[in-house]
Amino acid sequence: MPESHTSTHKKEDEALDLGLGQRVSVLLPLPLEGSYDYITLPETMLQPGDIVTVPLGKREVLGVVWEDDRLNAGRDGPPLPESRLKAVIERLPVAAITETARRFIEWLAAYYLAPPGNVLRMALNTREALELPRRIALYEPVNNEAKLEGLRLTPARRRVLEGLADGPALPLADLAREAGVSSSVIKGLEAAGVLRRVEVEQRRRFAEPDWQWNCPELSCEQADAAKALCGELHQSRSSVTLLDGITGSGKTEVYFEAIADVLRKGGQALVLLPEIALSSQWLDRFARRFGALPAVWHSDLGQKERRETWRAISENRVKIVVGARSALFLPFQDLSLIVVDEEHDTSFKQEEGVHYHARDMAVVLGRLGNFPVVLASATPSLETLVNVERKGYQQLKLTQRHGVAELPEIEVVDLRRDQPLRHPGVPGAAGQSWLSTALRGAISETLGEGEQAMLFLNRRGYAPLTLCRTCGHRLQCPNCTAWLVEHRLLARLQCHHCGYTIALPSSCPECESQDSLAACGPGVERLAEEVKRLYPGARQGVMASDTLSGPGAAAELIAAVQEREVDILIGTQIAAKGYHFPYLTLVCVVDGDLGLYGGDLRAAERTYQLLQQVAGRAGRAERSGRVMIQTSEPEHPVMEALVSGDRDRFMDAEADGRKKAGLPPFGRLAAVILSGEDSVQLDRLAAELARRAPHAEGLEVLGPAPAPLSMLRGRHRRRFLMRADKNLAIQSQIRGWLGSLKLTGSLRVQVDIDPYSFL
DNA sequence: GTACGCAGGGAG
DNA sequence: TCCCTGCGTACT
Repeated sequence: MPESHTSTHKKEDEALDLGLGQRVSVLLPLPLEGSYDYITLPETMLQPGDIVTVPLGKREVLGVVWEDDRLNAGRDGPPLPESRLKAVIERLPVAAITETARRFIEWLAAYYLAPPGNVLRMALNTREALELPRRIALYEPVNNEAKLEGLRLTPARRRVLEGLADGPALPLADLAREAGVSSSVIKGLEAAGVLRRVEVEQRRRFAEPDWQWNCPELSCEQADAAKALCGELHQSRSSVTLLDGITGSGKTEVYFEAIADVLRKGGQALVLLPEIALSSQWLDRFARRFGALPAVWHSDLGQKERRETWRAISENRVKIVVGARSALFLPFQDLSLIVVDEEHDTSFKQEEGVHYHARDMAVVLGRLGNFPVVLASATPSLETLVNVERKGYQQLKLTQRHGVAELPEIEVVDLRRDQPLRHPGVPGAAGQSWLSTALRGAISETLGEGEQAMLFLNRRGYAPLTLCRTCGHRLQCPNCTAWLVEHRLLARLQCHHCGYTIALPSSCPECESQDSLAACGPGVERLAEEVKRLYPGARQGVMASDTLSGPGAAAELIAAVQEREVDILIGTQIAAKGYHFPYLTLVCVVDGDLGLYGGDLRAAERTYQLLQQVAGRAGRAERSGRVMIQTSEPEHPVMEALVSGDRDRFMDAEADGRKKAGLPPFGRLAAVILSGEDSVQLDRLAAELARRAPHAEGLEVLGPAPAPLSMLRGRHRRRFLMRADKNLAIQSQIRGWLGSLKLTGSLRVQVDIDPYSFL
């Protein structure tokens, strides 16, 4: 046994004799590879999961007590002797991080090659929630007949006592306002011994959803699916169920029954939604079913709401949470179900900081916590469909639309034959058109019937490119490899990657010719302009993330469409998501080819999902819908699948293509992105890494290549793309490759396991 | 993440 | 010579 080891033991004994407490591992929310060791305070017993504050250098930081030796695989030396350890400052008065959550953090960190501390930071980023809840003073009556009898009961005093008669205790200001008296009247009553001041913890009461509130009438198909989901819950073991139902088939009502079951049994459930800020319709449905709103969690929640929600969840006072991907890291005590709605949505992939896919991590969390996970979608991802076969996901199909509504008919408009005609008598760019004769006809018809039409174009702003007709100069972002997008409403040019913006110039910045800049291509704003020209009497609404100033504005526009105050809705993909517009009978996809190309392995799948989703907006309630897609390639498999409605055949063909290429989900991908301010240094690093790239059977390393966005936010970028066979541990290859790398200056290396973005 | 020490450069 | 800024490192 090495000498150092024996002496460590001796010290430990001494420490115990002196009552100094024991060594504990603490994981800190910092980008460190392992945990740090501390000494507990005398007579303090700490358990793994306890949230503590500890000294770090001159600072005091948060940390979580961890099991020994679970995180120290990367540590180089032996553990420090007790004499060099600092003492834990205090244990915070909150529930401990559960064992499931601890294993989840480790799992996620190992899979995505992130320091465990960075993952922990996502779970602890609500510092204020960890302190003792604030206390507030309330006033309540004292039951003391003697004191009451001796009291001179003025009208003001009487009003105060009546105000408190059978209600709850109230804060000073509220009580004074309610009784219409000044605060000194209340103080006087307190001095007289008739009122008492009590201090209580300020806790927001969260409404309690009631599983029996409004039980829906389910179709046979829905009832069967709901029963199957509840069956999974009763097993209390992990499972994954794909709830695969066409648009309008009532998937939400089905998984609501699983939530009802969780409520009945007293557990907690989480629903993950993409674009949570815009889901007011979802919340309405939830409230109608359960008589109360769930707790909501997303990144732009206010301080106070964050604190109260986090704390209520950790105390198991909140049962149902609906949230964006970050809700996976909330301190659930008794999580027994996760539903991932719109599971195919790529916004579940976090692309900043720790990269992770919330749908995949929901499945992992379910496995670690032994509870079922439900993935719901009308257009499931290929990953999930393949997992039905390969990993035994249960598949529940809903094939009938709820009520009487028929599925809309989807047709394709061949832009090679029906090119949009210029507006007669309008010269130059203003006369350009984006709507074919077929579309114009259908829109007129729909408006004539008094119904609504939606024009879908997945492009914000007025025009995606501005160029000079004199010298050919294209207006580009100085920080990114990207065109500046014109936003005519704001009279500005804007970069959609870094937020750079300038006023729309009147002359070309290159050759200085006046009035020579021309807008190229359409965005929703430009489309709105054409709609105004073609249908001057129609009321239009534009729905894009930047035309809506916030969730409130979105809800307002949605309400206006529902109330038939809008005839033509022009929208980007946020208009495609799950909204229910009963009078919308025509959906026009202005550019069906947008998104089909550009080196993304999921381009076809994604376009199919998006267009199918948009199509689902047409014709609900009693009206049948019509969907028209403008495309230059009607024979493309995506278009054929949309027209024929044969999703399975399309996905099978997609699967075939990916299988042949060894791409996900049949192989693994990882992107390694190098970035830096100095392109020479960056290329040197790229060359160095290329030389040291790992070689293995079933592994390919492509690159380095300039990233498609070869400059982003002022930083140059180079990419490697690794492809590996399914059974190869790509993580350990990357660790071996980049593990010993020392970076200097502004150089950064970012690893993206299972990338969804290839920019 | 953040506090601190060290190196380099400009003003006094 | 002093001080400010910027980067690199250590933090148990």
